[in-house]
Amino acid sequence: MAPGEEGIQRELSRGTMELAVLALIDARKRYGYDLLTSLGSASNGSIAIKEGTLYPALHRMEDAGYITASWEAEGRAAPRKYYSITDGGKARLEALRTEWRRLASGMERLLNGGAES
Amino acid sequence: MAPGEEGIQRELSRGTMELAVLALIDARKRYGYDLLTSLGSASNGSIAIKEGTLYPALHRMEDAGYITASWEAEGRAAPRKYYSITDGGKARLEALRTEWRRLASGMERLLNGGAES
DNA sequence: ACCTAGTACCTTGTCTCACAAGGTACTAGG
DNA sequence: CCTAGTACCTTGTGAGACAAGGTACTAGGT
Repeated sequence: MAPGEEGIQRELSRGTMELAVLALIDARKRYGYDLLTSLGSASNGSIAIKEGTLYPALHRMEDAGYITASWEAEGRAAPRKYYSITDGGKARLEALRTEWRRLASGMERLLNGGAES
Repeated sequence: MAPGEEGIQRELSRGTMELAVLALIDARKRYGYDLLTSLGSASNGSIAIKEGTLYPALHRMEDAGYITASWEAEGRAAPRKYYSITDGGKARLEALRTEWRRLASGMERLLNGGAES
């Protein structure tokens, strides 16, 4: 990446992580590593989260009561920590989704020169 | 605001500020206080920036060479500090705009259950 | 038997930044 | 004269994104 522009992806996707994660977990329970790879592909590569960002974020959301965790073992592999959405998480998801759509339409309006007032 | 939800607006609009500001300054030169009020109305209230956030951000963008400042006095009022976009700023704006559209379409896909893969 | 790559979880330290809260100075209106 | 509005700014605090590291297991290659 060209110097001085490394931050584009980073800055823009800030704040969208919680919404994206909740949306994915809402569809079905997920484990951390799954989210890590799913986020990239499901969002067309536009949301790329690093491990050191995701795991603490999941713990924060768990503390906030938006998701719950449970260890589950399949076969002989090491158990995975699955996260499921709670009722509080569903409410949070709805609020974030609404706020996102408002922001997206607002930004689009602004980018199309809606600044004349 | 309900406790535990104060952060919605704050987190989502993170990273969108630079794009919004550049887009507004691209249309015509602006001064800080103008941006402060214009951002809210031009974006349907979805992008609300505080003074303590905007002024340092403008200085950062100036240091990065995206905008230039000049004091201009009209009448007897105190002079205003007008910001204009530079060539570097136009390039940055284009990059951010493209990245934003990619993020927006990626998020929309994800919110519409595009997570099945 | 060894080594590497992949899966899967985690933490610590650093640095950036959004905001609250304060400050300055001028103008206009009551 | 006092308040509200315009217009610029700073410092301090706290949150959080990421780099870099760690642990532990499995599977495949040589």
